[in-house]
This record gives sequence, structure tokens and C-alpha cells, in this order.
Amino acid sequence: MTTIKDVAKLAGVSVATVSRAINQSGYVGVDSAQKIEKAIKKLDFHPSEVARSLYQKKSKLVGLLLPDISNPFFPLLAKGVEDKMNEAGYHLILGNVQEDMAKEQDYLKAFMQNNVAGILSAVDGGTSNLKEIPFVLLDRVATKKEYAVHGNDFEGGILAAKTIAEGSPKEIVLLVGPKSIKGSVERLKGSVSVFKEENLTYQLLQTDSFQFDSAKKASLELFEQFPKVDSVIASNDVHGLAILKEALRRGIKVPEELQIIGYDDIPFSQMVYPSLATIAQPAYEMGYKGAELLCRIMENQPIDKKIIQLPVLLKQRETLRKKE
Amino acid sequence: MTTIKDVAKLAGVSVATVSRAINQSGYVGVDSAQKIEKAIKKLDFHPSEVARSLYQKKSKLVGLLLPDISNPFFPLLAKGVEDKMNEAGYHLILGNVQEDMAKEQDYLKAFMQNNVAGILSAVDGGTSNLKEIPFVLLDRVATKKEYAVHGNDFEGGILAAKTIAEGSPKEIVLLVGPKSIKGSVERLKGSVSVFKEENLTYQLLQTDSFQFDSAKKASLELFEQFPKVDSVIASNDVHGLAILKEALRRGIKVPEELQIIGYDDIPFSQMVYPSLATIAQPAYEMGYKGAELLCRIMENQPIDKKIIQLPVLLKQRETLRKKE
DNA sequence: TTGAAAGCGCTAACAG
DNA sequence: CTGTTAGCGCTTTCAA
Repeated sequence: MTTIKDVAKLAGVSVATVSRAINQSGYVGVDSAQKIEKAIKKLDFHPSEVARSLYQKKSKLVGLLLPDISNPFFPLLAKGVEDKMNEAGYHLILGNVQEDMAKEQDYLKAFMQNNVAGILSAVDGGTSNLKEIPFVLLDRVATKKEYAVHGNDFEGGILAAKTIAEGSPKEIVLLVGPKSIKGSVERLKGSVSVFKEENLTYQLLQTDSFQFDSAKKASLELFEQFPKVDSVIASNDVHGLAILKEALRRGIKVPEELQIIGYDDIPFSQMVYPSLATIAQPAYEMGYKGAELLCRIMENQPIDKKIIQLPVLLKQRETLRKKE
Repeated sequence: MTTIKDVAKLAGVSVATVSRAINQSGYVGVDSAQKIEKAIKKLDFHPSEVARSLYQKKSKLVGLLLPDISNPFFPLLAKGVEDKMNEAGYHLILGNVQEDMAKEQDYLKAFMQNNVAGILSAVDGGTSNLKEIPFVLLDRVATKKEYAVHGNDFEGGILAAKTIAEGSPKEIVLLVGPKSIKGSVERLKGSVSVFKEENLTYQLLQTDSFQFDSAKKASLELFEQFPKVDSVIASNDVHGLAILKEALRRGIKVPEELQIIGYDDIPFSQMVYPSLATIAQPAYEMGYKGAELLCRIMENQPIDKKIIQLPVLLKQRETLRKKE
């Protein structure tokens, strides 16, 4: 490993000067600068981030906590985060927290031990003692965190319900995600408000999580418990797709006999036939905006909105009955 | 931030003793140990990984390079890597390299600057000057790397072709992934060997990448260029699903008029109807095994197999015509 | 069994 | 404009 010392020696200057040159801080003579640049090239020198962050008590790393990387919504989110962070010169420590509180704590600890400059989290667990590390919550807004970027879940719930209402539903089933997640509750509220207004009845089916196994399970339960269901609002696209598949398997015609709407708009929702209607959340943008917000916090820039709510969007697709 | 010094002071010993106690290296008196433990608890002390890795010239971080995190194959791989690495006390710096050489180099540099203990990569680019950092290649085996874990692509190609051959194919189209990726070539070879043997004709359709946009494009091209196609071997499941969707959209009966087989076995392949037959690669296991191998290298343990080839497995599903 | 002290590679006063 | 120097928090000889 070549160090700043080697560069200094080769360039015939002191390490301080090299440091100044690298960081463009303080004065550096023109010829010194040239000699240093040459030496750096020659030695293929890259300053140690570790040493730098030891002194600065702040690294160029930020932590990213995800609930479930195998749900395609989150890779998109992660990509948004990654792109913005890379632009700003940061790199990510990834923490995939399978809804496991212990793992979350473990990661948070690791983040601190590595002097991360900030944390982005799409996990709603007990964010406990994060002292003063800049922290931005993504997607799932917990109790009362200061900074967050999330979709307008209430509005999403309304949109989904209104859309379903237009397909002359006789028996609606509403899948509800984990109650511990605030977004689930908001969506439910939104949908229910519509049903109340339109005097529609509905049934609830609680799901354990947003994950695959839960989706499969829910799709079986659905038809068992509600054999006459003709309209489903799924808690996310993974669930929506599972239900779509199960319906087709049973020979139920979609959307004639069963209409389905999902949530998220993951890429696969367009890759099935009939394509899954859904409420789109801008996952990539959410990540990107969250990262932007984090950058502002880290750089002590003025912040106009501490909580950014992104609009959701109805994607009319083939699992929807036409308006009468 | 509380430091080892604070602990030492509170425990009434020297920092050296605290260090020994933490790392269980060297002698520590019983009562010293107790006092230290108490002090650590009381101060909620977590040793700085940054300082440790500065001295050791090795951090508890490992780099993970992925070609495309939005392809569900890779999150699974990543999860395998993450699980094993966490068990071994490591954390991941994630690098999502959208088939972009510059980004890859950038990440590699960042990995070095952070003193990563090792690198796992599913990207086949120019791994250039990695000095002596332990390095394991995943999935896509490049030229002649020393350590790697990958699926048996040749065998996979054979399996796919044999399976298709059993469905009395009249017109076979074989989608070929990027030629720069060795796996694509191997699979092609495997499939072709079967067709030769069985005296079957086939057409090739080259695809640009393994990603979504490419899949959509390929699905359109396929039916345009080969309107009479009745059997498809897709370059991966994303492509397989895209073709399945397009076929259904066109009213083509699957599998009666068109049989399809994919590659990878991503979770969504089971979540469509008809479910997509595929050659399963054990993504999670591949990640896990790769991480295991890396750990062995990092700890200088003896290594029995430098290149681990994982078996692939045929998943008979509903997009396949029955044997006559 | 323990502590003093010398770094790991870099940055930031502070003199010159 | 530049160099000297004192750390950042931790580990590890080397004496005691």
C-alpha cells in the first residue's frame, strides 16, 4: 500500500502539502502541485479512507437498511439511493434486515463502528440510540421520525378503492399488510373512507408480511375464506401477483370474474398477462430523494421539507374491469 | 463517542489491558476483566472499527459487486453472501454496477480505500490491479480467475435443450445472452450439442443484456422474426417471462402452441400462470458458498476446491409440452 | 499480569 | 506557500 508519505518523498515535499493538494484546502505552490500530481500518478496512490475517517470521525460510507431485498420494490429503492450517494462521493453498507429486530440493531451498531456519515432506513424498528447520525426514513414511516421520504399512502388507499369501486364490485376483499407498519394502516384508512362514502361492504384479510411466503399463503386463504370474492385490493404487488396466478389456476376469469389491484408497481407487474393494475410508488425516486435529503442534512444545508411525500399514481392495467 | 480510553479510566486499568480483554488476546486478570466488562456495559462502548482497521490494514468489510440488482437473481445471491458474511462478522459494501466498466473500477478503488478484507464479484469486467485482496468470482466466470463459484452452464444448456426436445419442437429459437459473458457461451454450446445429436434445427436470437428492457425488446423481436416459433429457450427467466407474456397477449396457447423454458429460477417464475419451466441455479447457495470460500481465503485456511461448480436443476413447470 | 509507548495513514493547527 | 507536530482510537511489542 503506498501512502501519502511515499508521495511526499517522491515529490520532495512534506505530507502536509500533499494533503492540502489532495483536498484542495490551503495554499499549494504551482510547481509543488505539479510534482505532487506526477508522484500520485506514478505511484497510483489512493488516499486511505480509513485513516481519513479516523481523524474526521466520519467516513464516506452510509448505511442502508432494507426489510427484504428479494421484494423487487427495494432493489429499485436501493438503486435510487446508490445513484445519488455515488454522485455525492459516498458508498453504501447494505443491511438486509429480514424483519428481524436483532439484525437491525446489529447493523446499526456496525454502522456506528464504521463511522458512517449517515443512515437511510426502510425499516421501521426501534431506531433507538442513534445519537447524532443523520438519519432518513424511507417508505415506511415510523412513529415520529424527523426526516422521511414516503409515498402518500392514504391517497394510495383512496385511489385503489375508487378504482375497484368503478368495476361494480359485489364482494370486495382488502388485504391488509402488517399493522405495525404505518403505511398499511394509512392505506386501509384511505380505502375504507371510500367504501364508506360509496356504501360498499368489504372484507379484510390480514397478511403477516410483504414477502413471498406470505403472498402464497394469502392467495390460498383468500379463495378459501371468500369463494365469492370478485374484487381484491392487494397489500402489494407481490401479493397481487400471487392472487392473480391462483385465480388463473382456478380458472377464474380475470378481470371479468375477479379484478385485482396491487401496490408498488414493481417491474414484474407489467410482465404478466393480464398485466397487474397497481398503485405506483416511485421507488427509485424515493430512494434518490431520500439520499438527497440525507446529503443536505450531512452538509448542514437548509432543509425546506423534512418530510417529503411523493405522489402515488394509478396504473390502469388489464386486471381491472371497465367502468360500466 | 466513548473510546477505549474512557473504559480504561472507568475500570482503573490501562487501554492495553482493555484491548486485550476485548480481543481475548494475552493475559487479563480476573478482576480486571470484571471491572472492564462492567465499564463497557456502563458506557455502552463499541470499539471503533475504523481505528482497528487502520492498524490492522484490514477492515471487517467486504465488497460485493453485482451487475444488476433489479434482476431478482442477484438479490438472492446477495442474501446468501450477506448471511454467511454476517455469521463471520463481516458487513458488505454494495456495488451495483450497471454493466458499466467505469463504475466497476470506481467501486474497486473504493473497496481498496476502505481496506476491505475481501471482494465478491458477479461482474466479469477487468478486475485489473487487485493486488492481494482475496477475490471470489460469482456466477459469471471470467477468463481465468483463481477462485470462483458458478453454476454448471454447459450442463444447464444441455438440460434445457433436452427438455425442449421432448416437446416435439418444430421450430426452436434459442435466445443467447451477451457473448462477453462466459456462461452464455457455455449454455449455447450445451444446447447446440443436444440439437446436433438429435438432428434438430434451431434459430438464434442474440440479446443485449440480461435486463428488463432487453427482455421486452427480445419478446417483440422474437415473434416478428420467427412467427412460427413453437419452442423457446430463453437466456434467463426475465426473458422467459417477457416472452410468456407476449405470447399470451397474442393469444398463443402456452404450452400447446409455444413451449418456453427459462434460466435461473427466480421467485416470480412460480408466480405466473402458466408457471415458467426453468433451469434452476441455486442463487442463494451460490452466494453463501462464495462467501464461505472467501472466508477461507481470508483466514488462510486450506482450500480444497478453488472453483466450485454448483449443479443446475430442471424445474418442470407448466410452460412445457408433455412428452408424446 | 499489566502499562508505557510507538505507530497505522491522514488532517489541521501553528509556526516559519 | 510549506513543514513540523500532535493527534484520531486502537493494537501490539517490550519492559516491568
